Amino acid sequence: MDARTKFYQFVERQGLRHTGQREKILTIVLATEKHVSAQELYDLVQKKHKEIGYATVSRTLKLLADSGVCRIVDFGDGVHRYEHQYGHGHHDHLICTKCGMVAEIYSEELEEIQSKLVKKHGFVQTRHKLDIFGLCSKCKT
Amino acid sequence: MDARTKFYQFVERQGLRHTGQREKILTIVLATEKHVSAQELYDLVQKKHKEIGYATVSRTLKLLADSGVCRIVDFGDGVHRYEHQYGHGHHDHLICTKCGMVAEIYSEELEEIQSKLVKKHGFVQTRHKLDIFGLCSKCKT
DNA sequence: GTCAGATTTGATAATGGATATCATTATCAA
DNA sequence: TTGATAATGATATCCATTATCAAATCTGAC
Ligand SMILES: [Mn+2]
Ligand SMILES: [Mn+2]
Ligand SMILES: [Zn+2]
Ligand SMILES: [Zn+2]
Repeated sequence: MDARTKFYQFVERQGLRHTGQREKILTIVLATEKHVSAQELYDLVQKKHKEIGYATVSRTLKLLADSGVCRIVDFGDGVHRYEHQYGHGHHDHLICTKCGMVAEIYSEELEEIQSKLVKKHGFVQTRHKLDIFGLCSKCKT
Repeated sequence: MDARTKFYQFVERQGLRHTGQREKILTIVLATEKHVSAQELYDLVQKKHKEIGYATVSRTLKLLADSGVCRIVDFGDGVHRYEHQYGHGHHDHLICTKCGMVAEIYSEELEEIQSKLVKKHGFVQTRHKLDIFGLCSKCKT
């Protein structure tokens, strides 16, 4: 199912409404291959749609996260960032602390070991988050 | 080197001063085997030392983190938590989203796979953070 | 021990991102 | 078309963290 369908199915299921603002914001979110904060997305939205307010952007991002179209990413700098999941499977992040570059990483082996650890402790896992901080190849010299 | 020595060596190296408040706060931090927020630690400190203010607790926690005696732990709920490193090696966290219970996990295998991944991407790692959220054995039924 | 200069403290104000409020506008089933 | 209700946008509020600043404390030099 594509991201748009997923979002509107969620909206309908929750008794919410299809609005021009949600449509426009969703379009911009899906076109953005970055980890954006509400403010950054608001700035992007403003370029095309001057009439859309910050609060609506913020609320729509929350809705996108609740619907599963977006994921909240928190690198611990006090800002919530969002990334859409369309065409992206689960992944973790490598973050360069100098230039801010973010690389997406995935390892089946890693996921399996995590699952084993969780089971060993009698937990049922719902989600996990691995952030690795360091210097990217350009910044490390 | 014990935690106290480590802290005071840091304090001296930075040209900072040895004060009663820092001493008292450090003692309470070292006696606390939890992941405490500034507010929670302030409450603990208040029980013994009514005269110590919140700002001092907050500042001292930052200092403890800078000195390496404590580590900042952020479970994404908008509050910084701190844990002292005395007698604890590196570890990651399993967090029960129902009761808030936190289990500490460690796997050499996991760490090695992470290192490999980081190298593959040309990064130099400085730190990492793995948080696994789910339900603990008591809450999962 | 005393002193001067610098740091620290505690109360409180400021900050900033997220969320709540509320009057107005838009959506949508009937 | 219309009434009920949700959504919007401007702004206020929240809340954890950080900054401010006068008073208190620390520390090395004497
Ligand atoms: Mn990502
Ligand atoms: Mn821990
Ligand atoms: Zn970099
Ligand atoms: Zn639990």
